[in-house]
Amino acid sequence: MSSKPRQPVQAAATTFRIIETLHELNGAGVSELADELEMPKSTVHDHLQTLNEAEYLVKRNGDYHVGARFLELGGFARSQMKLYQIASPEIEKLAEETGEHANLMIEEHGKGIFLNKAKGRDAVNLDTHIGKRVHLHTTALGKAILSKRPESAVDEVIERHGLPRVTEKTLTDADELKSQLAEIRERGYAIDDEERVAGMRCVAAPICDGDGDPLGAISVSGPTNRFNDETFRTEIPKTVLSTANVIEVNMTYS
Amino acid sequence: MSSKPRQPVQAAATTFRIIETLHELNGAGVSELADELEMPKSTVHDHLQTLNEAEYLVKRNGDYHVGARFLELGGFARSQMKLYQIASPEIEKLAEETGEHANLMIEEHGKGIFLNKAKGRDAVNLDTHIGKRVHLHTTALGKAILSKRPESAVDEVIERHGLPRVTEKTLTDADELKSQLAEIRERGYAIDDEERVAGMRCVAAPICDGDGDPLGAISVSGPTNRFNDETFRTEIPKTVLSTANVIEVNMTYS
DNA sequence: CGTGACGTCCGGCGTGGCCGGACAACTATT
DNA sequence: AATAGTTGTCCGGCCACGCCGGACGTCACG
Repeated sequence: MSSKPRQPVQAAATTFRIIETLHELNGAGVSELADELEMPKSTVHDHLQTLNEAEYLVKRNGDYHVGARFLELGGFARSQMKLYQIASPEIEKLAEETGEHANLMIEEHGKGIFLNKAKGRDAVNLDTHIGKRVHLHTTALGKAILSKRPESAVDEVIERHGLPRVTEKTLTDADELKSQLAEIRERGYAIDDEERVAGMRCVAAPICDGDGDPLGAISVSGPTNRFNDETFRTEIPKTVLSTANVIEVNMTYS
Repeated sequence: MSSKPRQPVQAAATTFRIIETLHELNGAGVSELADELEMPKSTVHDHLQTLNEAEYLVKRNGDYHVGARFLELGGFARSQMKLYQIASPEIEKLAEETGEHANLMIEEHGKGIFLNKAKGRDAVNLDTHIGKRVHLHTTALGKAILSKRPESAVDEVIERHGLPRVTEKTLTDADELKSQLAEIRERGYAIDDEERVAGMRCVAAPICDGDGDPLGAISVSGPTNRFNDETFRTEIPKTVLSTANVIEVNMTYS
């Protein structure tokens, strides 16, 4: 069992629930929100008014919308901003060279978050928008990050989020995951063979700081038919690894 | 006098104060925050714990940091996202053509917010990061937006935020501002002659929807010595206006 | 081993978060 | 027009909970 969820300031939690659903609904009125959240109109209204006063929301022709204030907060911790800035141009190059999607992911609270992505000329459309949160075990990126963390941390993640199946090929066994992580540690890169999205393969490599702790991971992903065994097992990994290396060097010396 | 600030949910306001200072300090511990905010440690801790539990914050080696969750919320209302997506490539082109800075701004709560910027090869470094909030009357971008709003809206903005001086040349008189806005309406573009940053000039044009209401504005800005009268008064305006026109067309027909 | 700073957590006081309900403004339908 | 059903807003009051002082454990110093 997970430890009891200590939330001493429930009002804050409520506020964020409202903001989240407001974001999901892409703007809404008081009643619509109250209905969706199963809360009294007046309570929702109280929160909305406070947020509007604080300029975190915008009221436009009757509906409330999430404001641009969050953009500013989105430019979050500069340490991660640094990874973002250094990695982004490299991701672009990677996408250009391979013609496929290239991604940058970090870990937070045991989940993977897409920090950036670049589309190559042949890239298919995917559901990976910036900020998207996924389970670590379902992606090569996540496995690359996990491979650089101690076993205790891996156990923690499993206990907290489980290993839910999202496609037929998703890893759902803890031991199987751990043995894959050992492999990844050995060869330096991780792969994902239709484990999060059917028909998509992915190759990822971790980015570490000087202590060997993972800062994030980068990847290239594409449709199975273009990622045949040859490119999938040798060519792409080589490119990804070399790019990861460039980023690591730039991170430590600047 | 501005109307009384109705904030029915003070706890939410407190939470956001904490997040903001956390962001400014680029991560901090409980004591440091409590000191900065002049609040009891325990109160700050309560909020931090709640936010951490909700995964809006990250605790990394002792310090709390603003989490990437805000990135997701930063991809806010799709209508503005649309402007962002359509305008961004045009901004890039603008920066490339002119070699200077090109910017995209929207208005919220009577203030201007930089949605995006592009740096040309000769661009000097500026303080305009994405999400940055400025007074509308201090920038060509802001004046371009104001020029498309009714006088009552302009009065509201003035009443709410005043016309504070930020450089020697800042506009601080309401009538002067309004006569400039009339000029802008006539010729279609706005200028800023060291009114926000000494040594910097700027040319901006509004982006409007089908009803003529302003969605935002774009601009090109550069150092005074490169923006001499010739380029400043004719060349740059022409380029900016034509780009603004392209964006407007793409916004209405897609 | 002491000293100070840290993060965490408990317990209680009293304020304010929360909610039911009233009300005005607006639209649509008859 | 008048009515009926929306909507957003705003009171008033009760009792939960936000807030705070203080205690406690931990860690890094010298």
